[in-house]
Amino acid sequence: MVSKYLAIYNEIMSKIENGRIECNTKLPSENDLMREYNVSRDTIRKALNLLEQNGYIQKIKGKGSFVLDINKFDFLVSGLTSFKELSEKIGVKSNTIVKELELIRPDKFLMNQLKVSKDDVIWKVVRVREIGDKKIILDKDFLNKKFVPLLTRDICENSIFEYIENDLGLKISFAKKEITVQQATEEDKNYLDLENYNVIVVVKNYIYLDDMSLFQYTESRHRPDRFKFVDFARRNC
Amino acid sequence: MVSKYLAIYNEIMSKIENGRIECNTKLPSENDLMREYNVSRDTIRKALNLLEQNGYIQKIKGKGSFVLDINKFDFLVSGLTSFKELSEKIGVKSNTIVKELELIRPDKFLMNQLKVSKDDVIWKVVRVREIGDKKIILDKDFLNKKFVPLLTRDICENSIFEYIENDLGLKISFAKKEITVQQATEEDKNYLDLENYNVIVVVKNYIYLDDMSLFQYTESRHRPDRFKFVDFARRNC
DNA sequence: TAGTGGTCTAGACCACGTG
DNA sequence: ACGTGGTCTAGACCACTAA
Repeated sequence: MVSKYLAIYNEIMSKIENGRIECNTKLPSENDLMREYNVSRDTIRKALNLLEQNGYIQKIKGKGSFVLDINKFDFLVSGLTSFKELSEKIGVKSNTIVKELELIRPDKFLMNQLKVSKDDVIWKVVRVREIGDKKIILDKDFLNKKFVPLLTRDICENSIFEYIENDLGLKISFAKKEITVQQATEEDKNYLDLENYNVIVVVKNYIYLDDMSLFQYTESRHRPDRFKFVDFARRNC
Repeated sequence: MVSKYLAIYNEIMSKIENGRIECNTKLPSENDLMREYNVSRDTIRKALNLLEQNGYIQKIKGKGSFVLDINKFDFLVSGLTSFKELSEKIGVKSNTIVKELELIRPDKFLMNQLKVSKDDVIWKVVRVREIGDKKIILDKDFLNKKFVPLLTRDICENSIFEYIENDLGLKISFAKKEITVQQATEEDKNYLDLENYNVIVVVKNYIYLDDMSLFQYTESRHRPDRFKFVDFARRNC
């Protein structure tokens, strides 16, 4: 069961994304929307607040809610979108090659990153992402077997994310992301079409479940010229 | 006048930051907090939602609200924090050198970025940021004179941000940030201590006011080994 | 003055987790 | 059975914008 305010959020959001509500126009007032959807004002406000947080609209006191045009062409790499969701959204031909898929014991680095002990068993997945025939991204995922008992080549070629959320029913709630630039390693050079670049953009992802348990650590290594991170931020309070 | 929920948010937030509320402990329940602060449940919930959005707590249905330890040591470069706020927060000795400060007419690139016409007048500010005696960051700011009539060397050495918010009373509401990696230019090499790096991390910032007008475009060019971007993201809905 | 969004309240019912 | 957070309602007052 989807809540009312989420349903309203999704409806307005897709109208904005499809252009059925034009940019820089004014949304109906909260009172109008109340009547339109037959809900209370609070429910409308929850939906509008979500739209505002995610950069779709800007509310101005005394005036109304206005549609922004920021999300239009820039795909936001921010948030928790997966590679599959992303490449589908921007409609670019892409391909995933699974290089490694195995169960390992964590070394010191991993014990620290994943906060596990040496007796835990960890899935290690190494994948190369091809975008337009070039090997651009090297993804290294580490998942605690406690949460994900089984992983197959098929799942990894499709989307680990989808498998976890849909099939396993685990709820991902938040992530911490860290972006740095490092010297390219031999592994990077072997697996990717790095051309003459000797540095690589490293995106570290720490992914947490609903119950606050850290269950996945991911390192995404991007060829620098093909990397772009877009973020939408609101000034706090 | 600060709203009640913001006051409560700030109080709990600073308790968490100071460690007066320990990590991984449970906050009082919403009902307890209602009584503690003598407000309605909705007001408490607004405060807690803000804390959750900003990564301070995680709410779990049926259990309670738990304090996260993510913000502890990582300074978040995400959001809209300015260089001055940031360097004060992490307590590193830093210095700003103003290289250029002048009024210009926009060229094609700027007209596009700032969405202004060729008759507008634009402040151009170029600053070098020293961190621990090394020139690490090159900041190029472009501000529409329509919004900021006067800029001085003093203001630029201190914080343009503070001046705009405190002295001019303009309200910054949101920003779009874009991170890419580019070849270092001659200007980068001249102004910065780049050592042997020939690439540079470029952070483009589009800053908007309360009324949705784009009033500042900023390019922050970082030496790659000293760049780190940390982001906290919640899975949408 | 009328309309807008921002805040706050009091009360209701639900779904989830624990004992 | 109980306490927790999640949703929804109806009504109130305020501050801001516009005509």
